[in-house]
Amino acid sequence: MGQPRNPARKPGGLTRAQRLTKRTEFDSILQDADIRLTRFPVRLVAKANTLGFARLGTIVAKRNVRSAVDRNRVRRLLREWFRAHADRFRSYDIVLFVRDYSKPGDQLKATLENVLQDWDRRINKLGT
RNA sequence: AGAGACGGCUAAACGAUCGCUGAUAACACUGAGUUAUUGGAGGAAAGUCCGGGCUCCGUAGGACAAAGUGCCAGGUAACUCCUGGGAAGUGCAAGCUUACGGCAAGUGCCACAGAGAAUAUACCGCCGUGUAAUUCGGUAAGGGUGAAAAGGUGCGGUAAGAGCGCACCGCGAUGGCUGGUAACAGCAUCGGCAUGGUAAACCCCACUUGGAGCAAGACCAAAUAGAGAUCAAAUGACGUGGUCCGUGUCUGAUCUGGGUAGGUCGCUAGAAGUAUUCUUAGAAAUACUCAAGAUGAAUGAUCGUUCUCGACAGAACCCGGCUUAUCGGCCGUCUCUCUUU
Repeated sequence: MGQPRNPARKPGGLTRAQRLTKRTEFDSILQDADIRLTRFPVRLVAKANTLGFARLGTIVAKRNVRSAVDRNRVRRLLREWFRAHADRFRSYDIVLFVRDYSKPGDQLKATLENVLQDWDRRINKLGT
């Protein structure tokens, strides 16, 4: 398996290449992360990569979100959020945890907005 | 018209833009991608409670243990499921419910109340006898207690009573007759009636069950280092369903090449669905259809319009059931009550 060279060709897309699919990739990101952000119930862990584009992985534990329908809903919201803002994550691998969820998803969306602001602040500090 | 019973169907609709995923075609080409067309959660996908297919381990043979099932007949790949029937209970009825073999093999349990609770019992009462009086004997008809007091009603009988005797009802028994494939039902005969409940208590009887599960398993294959086959030796250790018998492996020699990360297959054309005929379920015949296949895991987001303002809830190898959750809407058949004619 070579490196995907042509990743986010479509501006609003989210292809297989832009998702984390290996257990080892998850482990390496979680073990030595560059950035960690927490805004309950969302937790973001990120590590710089050399691909030139961002990748996303989500972890929604069955323990925290009991219903399978809700778990799917959370995952879709996260992916949609990542897809909308993929350019702002530059060349980082992102892992998102969600520890709690309750209907409707508006609260989660608001939290994600805050996370995005935190992320911008952090990335600008590092970038300089 | 109202109240109810049973069965079936459905699970907001439409449009636009962006996105994900399978298939097909074209373009392109060795990284793959781009474009177009088209498929993309459920009635329970759930719980994982049963049954099967499929796969491997294995050979399944025996004994014990454990678990399950328990009226009869039929259906099915199979079932603890379904259909029909019987019996019992329940409702005015349509209907609904039932773990529905055996407490006369043994053991255990049955609180409280009550005189007495399983070898029955004499507290009050009733009757007899005796005394100044307490007493003694008979009695289960009456009272009281209780979930339950050892058949019920009537007549006879008696000191008072009692299946003590008789009639009817109930119960039990054996064998007989009739109907039914059978469960069972009806009739006849005999027994004065004898043993309360609990087996979803242990248990007894009859029957059934090899284990693990698609992370099964097969193939391709980096690093690193194993594995398999044949022959010989050994009888202790380890494994094989819980245990035992039984049975397999080890150690050496020879030969063969090897398989973890990752990937591919398994993976959806099937005990399939729909319609018609036939039908108790089912089976059969004919015609038509192909209807998700993901894998850190697709089926979504935003906007607009309409309405009755949207419940429970998300496929993970596949089927048949059961159980549980659920906003509503629609259709059919039937029952009861009321009104009108």
